Amino acid sequence: MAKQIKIKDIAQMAGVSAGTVDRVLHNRGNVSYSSREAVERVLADVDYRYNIHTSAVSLKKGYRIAITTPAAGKGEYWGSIVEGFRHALEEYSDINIDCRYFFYNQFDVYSCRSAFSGIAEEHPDAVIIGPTFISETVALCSRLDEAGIPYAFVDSAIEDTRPFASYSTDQHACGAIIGRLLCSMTPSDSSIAIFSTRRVGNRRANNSLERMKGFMDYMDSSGRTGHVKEASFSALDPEDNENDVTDFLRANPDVKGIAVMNSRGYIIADILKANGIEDVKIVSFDLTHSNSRCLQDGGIAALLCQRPQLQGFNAVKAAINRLIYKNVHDNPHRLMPIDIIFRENLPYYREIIPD
Amino acid sequence: MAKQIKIKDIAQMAGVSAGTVDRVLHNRGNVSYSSREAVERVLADVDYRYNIHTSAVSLKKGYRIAITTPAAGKGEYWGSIVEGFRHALEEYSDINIDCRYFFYNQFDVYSCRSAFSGIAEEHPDAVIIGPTFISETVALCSRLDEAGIPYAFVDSAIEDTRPFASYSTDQHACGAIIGRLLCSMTPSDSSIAIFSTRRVGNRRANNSLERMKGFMDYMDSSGRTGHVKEASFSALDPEDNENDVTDFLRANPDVKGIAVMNSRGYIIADILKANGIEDVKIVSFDLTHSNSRCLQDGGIAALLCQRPQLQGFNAVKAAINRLIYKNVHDNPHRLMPIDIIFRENLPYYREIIPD
DNA sequence: CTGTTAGCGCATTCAC
DNA sequence: GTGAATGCGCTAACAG
Repeated sequence: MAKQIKIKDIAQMAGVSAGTVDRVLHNRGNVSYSSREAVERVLADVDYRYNIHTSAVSLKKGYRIAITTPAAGKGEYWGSIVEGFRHALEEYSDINIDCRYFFYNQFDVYSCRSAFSGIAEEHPDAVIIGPTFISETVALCSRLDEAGIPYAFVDSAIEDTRPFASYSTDQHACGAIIGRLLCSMTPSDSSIAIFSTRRVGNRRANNSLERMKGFMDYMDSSGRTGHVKEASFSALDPEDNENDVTDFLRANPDVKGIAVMNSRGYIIADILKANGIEDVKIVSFDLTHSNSRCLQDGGIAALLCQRPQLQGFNAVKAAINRLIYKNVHDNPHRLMPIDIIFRENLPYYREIIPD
Repeated sequence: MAKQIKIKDIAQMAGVSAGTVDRVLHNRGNVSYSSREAVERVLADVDYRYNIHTSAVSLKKGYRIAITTPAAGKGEYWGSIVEGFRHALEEYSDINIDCRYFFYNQFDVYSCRSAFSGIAEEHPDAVIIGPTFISETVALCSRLDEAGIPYAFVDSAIEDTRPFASYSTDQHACGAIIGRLLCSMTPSDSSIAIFSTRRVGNRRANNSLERMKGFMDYMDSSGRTGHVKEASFSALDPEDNENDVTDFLRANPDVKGIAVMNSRGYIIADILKANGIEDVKIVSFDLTHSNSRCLQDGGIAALLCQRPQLQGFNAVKAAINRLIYKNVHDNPHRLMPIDIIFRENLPYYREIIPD
């Protein structure tokens, strides 16, 4: 175990004072070319890691980070992401970071706009974005770029932006897995239906499209191309759905599997249950409370999850690394594992973040 | 944001000095009953958390922790656990912990004994154990108990011991999932074979038994009880296996699914491949390099994983929490999520620990 | 531009 | 038993 090298050591080696070393380490400016050179030469030789703890201790200034995501309750998808944020902030509560949330209504572009404009006014040190509306997000990001404020994404990364980190999922792979699961759970001469929600939300549609593409590709590759049917339902008017769904299944009795390409699988499951339909397998997304309940009682056969808590946790952690330790990654994009959850492994997916 | 309360504040509130507060916080003794009372009364009111960083900074003494697991290469199961250890030690490298490894040969009880006796001599502050041989482990633990040295388990917890933490998996649930997967992947009138290794290793056998029980329970509950066959192969003599396996399948042509109840699925997959058998689905355990390769090329249909890296990471983290922050959990046992991996989500299970 | 110095909150040590 | 003093490595503010 080599002794940890300290700022003072570097100062001595470079023939300057500790203050100067600190200045070059943090790019604070006010350093002559020759001093900076000298320090950097030493830095290149020894591998110095500064001590997180002493650094945090003496750090006066706190960091301010802004977080914006769709508003959601505890058991919902976005709620889990927020849980991850909170968990990370707790874990790093000794670092003085003050965090402000800007929640918006994911069905209302105006609420999104007003949340986003609030952020710019705050002049935070970093921003974490859970995006829904593409053009609004792109606009926000370009304002942040101008202001030199770094930002990260959770759930999905938006194109034409330059985040310092992003945590998302390969939606194409998700679709393929949904296909694999449903194919294996249904007779090979039966059909599988894709259910998507009718509502707008330009980005979600995007995610959903990728999922559908992955699904179709899988179906093609396994020779069940002709056995796919499409249907849609409304996420907002549960009453309407019931007839839509039952009518559809009556009209298509060969459908034995349903792929719900978003987190609303429980809606379909509840309808099937209410109508005594038991031989149709449902696969859906996200471990929400409602979906969890349906997985328990067999209404849903399997769920795909994208580690929302871990996404939130990692985003905050990345922000801290970025702000305090100036860490910069070459490729900021991280794809989360895709967890497949059946009734049997459900109990063990409660807390994904270590404690 | 309420201002963080400090030791000094508590001291003032309790009418004692900071030194005294520190003494009661750390149970160092040498505190009069009245002082202790006063401090504890204050402590009960305010919720004090001490500052990890300042604490770490002023901590003189380093901690020594000993780790003992079966020796393994990088792509193997135990290798992944060790990766988790290393990762945690790196993450907490600012805390002065010196870690010694005591690897043993999991097939050789003598090597295990000698490793274990080495540990006792070291007088470490904490021990992390990856157990294989039950009675040796129990003996080690009772020696540690006597010496007042806390210990944790990874992979599985051994009965009649009192670890401060353990990270393992519900093997019964694993077995059930294997059952579910194989049932859905094979025709309902076909049979499924359980392959287990012939070698001894008293603990593994235990794990394996639980898995088999879970598997059987699932088969019973889904009405395929009569369609289970058992077979065994050797983990040590690959040559022998080939005939064993092909003979078995020839004798049991109705077998269309194989459950390999340990991480040696790749051995069977390679045999099937070499013999041109393609309609038999294999499900096995652990994301080792070999299994990963077979999952890629379709030789293995699915793998069950138990987050080995996270187990290792969490064990070290728990040890640190225990040593530095004196955290004590009422129930130290944690069951890891059971990940189900197909070819499609394989690429995203490379790094499970956040970075 | 640069060196020096005063804390940061806690653990430890040493007088009392 | 207890309070006060010292130092951990680093940041920030100040004096040159």
